Amino acid sequence: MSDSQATRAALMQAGMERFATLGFDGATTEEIARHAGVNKAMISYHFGGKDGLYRAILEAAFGPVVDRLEAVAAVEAPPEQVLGELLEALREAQAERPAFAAMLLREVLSGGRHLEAAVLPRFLRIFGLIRETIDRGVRSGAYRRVDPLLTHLVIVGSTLFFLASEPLRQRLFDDGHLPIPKLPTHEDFTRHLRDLMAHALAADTTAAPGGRR
Amino acid sequence: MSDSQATRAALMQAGMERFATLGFDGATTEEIARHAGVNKAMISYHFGGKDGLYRAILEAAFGPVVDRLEAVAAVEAPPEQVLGELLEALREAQAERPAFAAMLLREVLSGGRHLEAAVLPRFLRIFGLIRETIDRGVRSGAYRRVDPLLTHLVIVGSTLFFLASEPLRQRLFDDGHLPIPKLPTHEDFTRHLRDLMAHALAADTTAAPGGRR
DNA sequence: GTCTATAGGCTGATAGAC
DNA sequence: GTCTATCAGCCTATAGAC
Repeated sequence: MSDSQATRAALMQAGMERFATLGFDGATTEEIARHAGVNKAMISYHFGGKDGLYRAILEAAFGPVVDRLEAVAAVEAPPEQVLGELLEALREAQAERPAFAAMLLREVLSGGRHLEAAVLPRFLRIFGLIRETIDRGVRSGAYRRVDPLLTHLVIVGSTLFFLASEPLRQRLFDDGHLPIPKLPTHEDFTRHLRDLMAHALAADTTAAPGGRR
Repeated sequence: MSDSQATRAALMQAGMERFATLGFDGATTEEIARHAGVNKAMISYHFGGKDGLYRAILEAAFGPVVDRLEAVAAVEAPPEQVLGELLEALREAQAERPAFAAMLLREVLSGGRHLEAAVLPRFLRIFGLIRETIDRGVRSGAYRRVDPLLTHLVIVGSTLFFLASEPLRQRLFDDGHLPIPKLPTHEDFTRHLRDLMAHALAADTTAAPGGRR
């Protein structure tokens, strides 16, 4: 790797961590450069400024994840299995980039202000693919008749929340505020969510109140 | 109401909206004052500065909600009913203050940096009360044996995500990115989540894989 | 209590040397 | 490509008039 690429990579990695923790406005270029071990003028040189760095990070973080999810969803398989693999892909994305979920959540919170119209559709695939998988399961009869939009919001919302709340959970755990012997891992959560959803979505014969559509 | 109290109230309301949308660092005192229709020097006069305003808003927003949740949880009733009423209280909190969920989520994302040690335990009750209700349901046999911590994270995490993602959902809906005739309301979501959880937690006779503790 | 004017600090960006 | 030095703009806070 050339020095130039190493500089770019260091800035993106440091920027991702700072942006996730402090938000776009809270993170400073000086701090990002210091964490990256390079001069802060390099941000303008390589990315055209703080905004450019942020956008480059978003693209690098979300692009590969969307590709992977897209590939998983394209496989012909039962919806339960596809859904499980989609969640697994999200878990892997977080394992590779610990700032993934926090940045995604911050973008959602800000109403997608940093996302250009050209990037938005691609960004939305992360949510859309999960929604479509639920929808497929409902239409095929594998799941009971639930609202796919609301159901996918529960799945993806709780997953992002779990992943992004890890720093706080760690702090609470260290301070003894949590009455548990050890913190749950990402894998624990994903397994638990799959278990809950298997029960929640199981097509049953009893007449349930049902969704609203 | 005196003029002084009116000024304080206007600043807190405007500040809550701006802090929720832009975050603490993204919102400026000038902008908050302008939205409130008062002079920005009033922020220092009434709250001792931007930080003081933020803390006052957090206290005013979360305090009453915690009290209400505490009262709901204190009632002797079946866990399913208590859980439903807790979710209902969260929905009402959001209806009264549209910035509630976003501010709470931003605090979680930042690892609780703005929360002093004295405020933290109270803040945590929002999560703790839901966790304890699940726990009670599991121990009484009303729910099947699931991990209360992981389960409550699904419930409270997806609820906060739904509430806080409404601005983005509205934007997507307006731009035609969502394939639905109308946006789901908070009530739609809460009803849906209760339905999902009723199925997910129902004590059943079949031998399920079960949780991990 | 409220407003105007301004001070002071910090931040992002860049010119220019190497 | 990288670094140093510096600048201009913005933001918070506040002194002082009313």
